[in-house]
Amino acid sequence: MLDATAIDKILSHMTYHSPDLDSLFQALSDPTRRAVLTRLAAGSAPVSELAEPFDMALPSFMGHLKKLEDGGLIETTKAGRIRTCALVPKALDPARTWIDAQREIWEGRLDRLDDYVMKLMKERANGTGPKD
Amino acid sequence: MLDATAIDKILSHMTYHSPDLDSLFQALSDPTRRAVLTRLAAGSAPVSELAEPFDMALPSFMGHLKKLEDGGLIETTKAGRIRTCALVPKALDPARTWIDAQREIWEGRLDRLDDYVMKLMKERANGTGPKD
DNA sequence: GCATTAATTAGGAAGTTGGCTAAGTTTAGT
DNA sequence: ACTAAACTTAGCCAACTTCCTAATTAATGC
Repeated sequence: MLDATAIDKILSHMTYHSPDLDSLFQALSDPTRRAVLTRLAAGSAPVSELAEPFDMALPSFMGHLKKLEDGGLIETTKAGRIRTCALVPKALDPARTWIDAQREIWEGRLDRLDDYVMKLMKERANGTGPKD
Repeated sequence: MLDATAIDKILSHMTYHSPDLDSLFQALSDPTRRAVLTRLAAGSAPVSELAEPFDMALPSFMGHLKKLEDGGLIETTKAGRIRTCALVPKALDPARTWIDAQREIWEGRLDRLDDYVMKLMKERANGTGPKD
């Protein structure tokens, strides 16, 4: 299990060509943007209301909104002169899926390492294995 | 629930000052780095073995390893002239925790929205509520 | 000890990010 | 019609990213 072929498959299918994950994780890598997401959980809001808590010029803030939109995390619509921003509820799913998959692989590996250590310890207790 | 105070608390505790999450998500935002993580699930490996599948000069690749290390995702040790890289199994936990927390908040909000819509529909069916 | 291997250091080009100010544009209010 | 509000565009800057090549250092193998 987890031989070179399996790894290649995983690499090419899961991680290599995933512009989605790129822009998604990228969008999440900034505290201002994470704060905006949390704020939006309380409900959709116009740009200037979202921007208000941040000590930042509006164009700079708009840049963050753009990255959130690029990452698929929010959607915006303009009505009159007001642009309203809303969460895209399922947007975090790919990130979560990737992380969960990694954890499974990692833990699988570590379980086997645990088994190995246990076996070593037993052998040592019995004096049947190598001393080191 | 989820009034301004609650939101502030969430902002300041969960998202605002989290250099960990910054560098963690940052590290995850690149396909080469995600591929390295997946490869490392099959076992620790020296730098040049890790670098081999990638069409990239070694110093460039080392830059990716550095970002992974900065994000706390891998640890490296040098024995002789060989630097061995290994996963840090719990490194993804903060990312997953943050995502799960967001999902709970988001879904909480959406459940309440669902309730609201259901109520509206009932009222409309009964003719007891506003027409729009 | 000398060549080879494995990694590192130094320095640089090209593009992106994250901030700014100043000057539009479009809509809403009176 | 005129003002104010809510973005939007344009342009600039410093810092960081992501790649490179070339030169250097530090083991190892013969």
